[in-house]
Parts: sequence; structure tokens; C-alpha cells
Amino acid sequence: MRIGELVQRCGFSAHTLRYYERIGLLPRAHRNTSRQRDYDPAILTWIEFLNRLKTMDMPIKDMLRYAKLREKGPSTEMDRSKLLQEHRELVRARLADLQNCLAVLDEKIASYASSTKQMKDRNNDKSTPRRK
Amino acid sequence: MRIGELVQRCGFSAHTLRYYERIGLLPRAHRNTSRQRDYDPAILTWIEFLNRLKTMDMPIKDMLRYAKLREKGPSTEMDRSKLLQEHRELVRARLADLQNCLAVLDEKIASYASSTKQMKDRNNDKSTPRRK
DNA sequence: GCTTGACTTAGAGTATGCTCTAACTCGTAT
DNA sequence: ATACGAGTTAGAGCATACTCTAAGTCAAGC
Repeated sequence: MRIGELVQRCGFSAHTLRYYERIGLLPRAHRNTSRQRDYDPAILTWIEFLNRLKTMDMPIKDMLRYAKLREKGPSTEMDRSKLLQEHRELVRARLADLQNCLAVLDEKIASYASSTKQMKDRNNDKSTPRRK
Repeated sequence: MRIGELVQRCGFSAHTLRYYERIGLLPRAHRNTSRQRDYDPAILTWIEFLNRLKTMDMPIKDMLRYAKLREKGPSTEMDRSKLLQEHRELVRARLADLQNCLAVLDEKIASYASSTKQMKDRNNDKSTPRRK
């Protein structure tokens, strides 16, 4: 599979895939006779995993640490697991923050809705005193 | 209240507060006789709100749109509400993505835990075939 | 009157993560 | 044989959101 097909299948741009290879997030791809990248479909699993780490806001620096451990083989599984567990806690905290803020946002939106309603009420009865 | 006190109370650095004022996210602060910023404590409410928008990953560009509407007064409430509602949908989608990825991460961590356990088992019984 | 510490400004610099450009090489279809 | 489309590289450039620097002002304590 050449880079164009991988782009279709994984959602990253060719620029980004080459960039990831350059920094070591993706292993150096095999080349065909014309020096073009020739990917093994198995790379998709790894790319999808990277994409998930990215969705969870893991910085590239940490993904790189993970990638290096992974390249070293199964003996690094405990370190990898530890890395993921640490990130999991960050994600949990992030989720809590987001939910918290979302609740406040919901309230704010609701308060705009009721102040809009009051405006409409005032249009029907101009003597109603204005809400602070 | 001078900037040092506000820093203590709001969590943003003085550099950041000045930057926010410069770009228009915070209103131009009143100055005392020595041209230092002299904040009204009421600014804290706004700063905390900005901080929530930031936590929800609203880009500064959009916060600025909100800030401009707010400065124009109550007639812009519907626009402000619309802006917040649009962002709310983004936050909801983000939450769903995060939760999704977190679930996959949990599985991955669990699988590391069981492969570690298997390694221990193998140490007790070297004939056990290795898990793929 | 001098030092210290908190503050001021304009503008430069940094971190992160891409994203794009220029100039070039291939293989294939016309 | 030539044009087209997909690919290659090194390296420059960009967007976002700060973060820091330099040079200066001011008020208060010693």
C-alpha cells in the first residue's frame, strides 16, 4: 500500500504521515523499487492507536516515548502500561473538568433563554420593571 | 486591586492578563495615579467565565467574538447564546470522543495487566505456550 | 536620597503540531 | 516521447496561545 491509499484509510494527510515517520512516531516504511513508501496494512492498527492517544491529548513527546518502548519489544510492557495509566488519570481529570464546565454552560444558556423570554414579556407589557 | 492581587485570585499570570487585555478579551483596566492597572473585583466573574470557555477549548478568536457582543450590551444576548450553544455541541462531541477513547484505553491497560500476569504464570510453568 | 519591589510598555521569542513549497523522480497512459 | 499523476526530500512557514525581555516608572521603607 502506497501513501495515498493509507491516507484514504487512516484519515491523516500524507504530509502528516511523513512527519510522523520523520520524528519516529511511525517506523520507517519499506520502499518499493522507486523509493516510494510501501506500507504493510498492519500499520493501520498502530496509526489508529496513535490517533486515539491524540484524541486524548497525549503530547507527541509522550507518544514518542511509548513508540520507543513498543519498538524494544514485550519486555517494556510494564513501562508502557504505566505510561498509559498515567495518561488515563489525566484524561479522567479532563473529563471531569469538561463535564463541570459543560454544566455551567448549560445553566448560562438557560439563563439567556429566560432573559429572552422576559424581553418578550416586556414587549407585551411595557410597565414590567426590567430584570437586573 | 492591582494586577498582583488579581493574579493571586484568578490563576492567570500577569503576562497573560495583560495579553488578554491587549487583544480585547479583557476590558481596558482603569489606571491609578501611577498608571498601574486598578481592577474592579467584578472582573473576576468575567475572568472565571473566560477560564471555563478556555477549559472547554474555545479558541480565543471565538471568546473574542463573545467579548465583543457582551460589550455591546443586552441586545446581543441572542447572538451570545447562539455562540455558546454552538460551542456546547462541540464540547458534547468532544466528551463523547474522550469517553470512547478512554474505554479503549482501559481495555488496553487491562490487556497489559493480563499479559503481565501470563508472564508471571510462565515463570511458574515454563511449558505454557506464549499468548499471541 | 537610595534601594527595593511592583508595576509599565512594545515587541521579540517559544512550544506544539502540523502544513506547505520547491525541485525532483518514477511508472503509466496517450 | 511526452505528459500526467503519484510519489520523494529537506527545509521553510504557519496557527495558536502564550511567555519573556528590556528598559523604564513609581511609591514606600530605610
